[in-house]
Amino acid sequence: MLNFKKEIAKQIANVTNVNEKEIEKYIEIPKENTNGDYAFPCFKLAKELKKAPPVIANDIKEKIEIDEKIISKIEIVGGYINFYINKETLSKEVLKEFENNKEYGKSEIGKEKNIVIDYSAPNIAKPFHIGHLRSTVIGAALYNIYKYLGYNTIGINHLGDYGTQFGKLIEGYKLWGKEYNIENDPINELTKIYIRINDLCKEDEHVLEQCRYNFKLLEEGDSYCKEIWTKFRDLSLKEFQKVYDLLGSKFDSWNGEAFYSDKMQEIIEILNKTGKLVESQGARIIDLADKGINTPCIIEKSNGSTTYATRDLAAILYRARTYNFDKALYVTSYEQTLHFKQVFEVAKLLGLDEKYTNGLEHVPFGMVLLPTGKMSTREGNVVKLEDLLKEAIERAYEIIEEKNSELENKEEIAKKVGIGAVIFNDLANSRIKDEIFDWDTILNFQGDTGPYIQYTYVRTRSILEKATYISMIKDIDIKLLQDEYSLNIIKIIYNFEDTLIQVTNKEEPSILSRYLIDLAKAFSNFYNENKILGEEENLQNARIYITYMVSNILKIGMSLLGIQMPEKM
RNA sequence: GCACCAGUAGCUUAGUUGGAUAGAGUGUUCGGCUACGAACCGGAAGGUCGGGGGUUCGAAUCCCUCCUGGUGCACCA
Repeated sequence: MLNFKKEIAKQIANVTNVNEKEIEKYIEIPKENTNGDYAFPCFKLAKELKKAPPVIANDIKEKIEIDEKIISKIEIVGGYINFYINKETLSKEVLKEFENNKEYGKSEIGKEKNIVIDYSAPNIAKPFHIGHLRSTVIGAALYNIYKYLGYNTIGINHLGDYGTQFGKLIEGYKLWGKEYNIENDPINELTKIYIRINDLCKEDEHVLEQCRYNFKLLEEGDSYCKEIWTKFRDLSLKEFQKVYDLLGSKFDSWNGEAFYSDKMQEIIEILNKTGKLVESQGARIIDLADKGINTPCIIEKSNGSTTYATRDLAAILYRARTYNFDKALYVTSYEQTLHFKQVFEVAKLLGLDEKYTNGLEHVPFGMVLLPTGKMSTREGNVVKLEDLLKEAIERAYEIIEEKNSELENKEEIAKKVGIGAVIFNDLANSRIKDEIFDWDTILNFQGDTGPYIQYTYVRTRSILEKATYISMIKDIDIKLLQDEYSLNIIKIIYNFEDTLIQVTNKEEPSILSRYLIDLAKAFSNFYNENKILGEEENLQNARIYITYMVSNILKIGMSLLGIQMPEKM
């Protein structure tokens, strides 16, 4: 598609002898469209050219030779040059691109690049609660968007299926296993054991030591420990799958921490050879003080067992070899920022190509807090994700009953709307912000929400169904799409691919969420101000086409966020 | 104590690389369904961008400092 910004930059570069790329960086999109579509602030050139900004602006305007088909008007306001793009050209470009490309915005810019995304990663034998939702949906959205841009994307569910917590569970199970009906309600019962053993550990240091020892036995392949571990893991995965089915989550790999149990020896050997692995207080550590990190990274505990960090290092080595990644993203809460700083620093000692160590990136997100504070499995105050999703579906169902009780497949639609609301809510704000959990906020279906976008989509579908046809663009009179509302939509559609690229530049799916809200809002305005069906034929054809484009892009965009669209609601 | 993150309207928040009059949603309030779905649309009120300094032609954005909240800081993950 024609890139207006680049065209303008090229022209300005020609008449100022300033680098085109630099000019392009300065060009901005004015907030008010009364100031044009693109603006170039001349202040930055003032020093270099030793002239007042308005003088520079005038010079550029005089000298510039730009095709009227691209820029229809140039105005000078203060030190700004405001460019008004040719709207007919814009409309033509967008419609043409749309007609040629069924999957609008899809690209190949990521061709032959491999992206590993590590996300979701719930802990075995612990409830899958609302705190795990963010990693799951942010990771999935990034996965989908990278893939749409042509990257080869690998989604990994790095299950928390190893570590001292298992030593604790094994100890608890040994002590009181018979008192609990684990087969029946595995996670809840195991959680009870986990809470109880934790309390005991706090009271009695010897019990904690025994738990750590159990984990060591597990690592060494003790058959009793391994048998219990396998059992707990299988039961947990079955439970998790219920939530993944509701959310529609899929992963390319389920290799959790335990998968790396036989791959850590190599890490320790490599680190040994660097001479940086030193003993301290009985454990073996890498000191990172010279890297500005005051906490050392523990590679091996004093009893000889490994840590989370060792397993992450083994995972880096394995993923570099297996997937040859250009980028490896870790979608976890910001509580783990220090951990990844340490691990990424130690990873530089593994002798890997810089391509890999430079590609490591932590994508942190804010925490989900209850009004009373932090959730804690140990304290037993968590909201389970399955409960939230079920409640969302139920509320959506009630609203459908109230507004549209004749609808077919009400359960299926309630599922799409309810879950769509929950996912969208989590993807709508900057990921770094904390979120205070509130049923009414998450399950609100009005305003800037998932259901608002779904509702807008349903209206487009309804119109298209009634229209029964869509014209070819050669039969559409572009001049009929030059009103404020149509142009607003076309401008937003023009920016779709750019929006997706911004998402990947910042690892920030909320940019797409907000884009879709803008598009839905623009369509609602258009819809409210214009009659679409029953207009004079040419006008109707043109407006149906706008509706058709909006309909498609809303659906594509939402599916990239991992949200399904109902055709009716 | 040290480090990192956050602080924008009553509430939830957007704001590109420093750029023109700081945008939304929600709540409050007023209005709009015999044109295609009112889970919608329009209007009003609501702001010392945490405080103070600085850099700059220009600061919500960059620097310094203070305040508030959160998170992390050796054998949890």
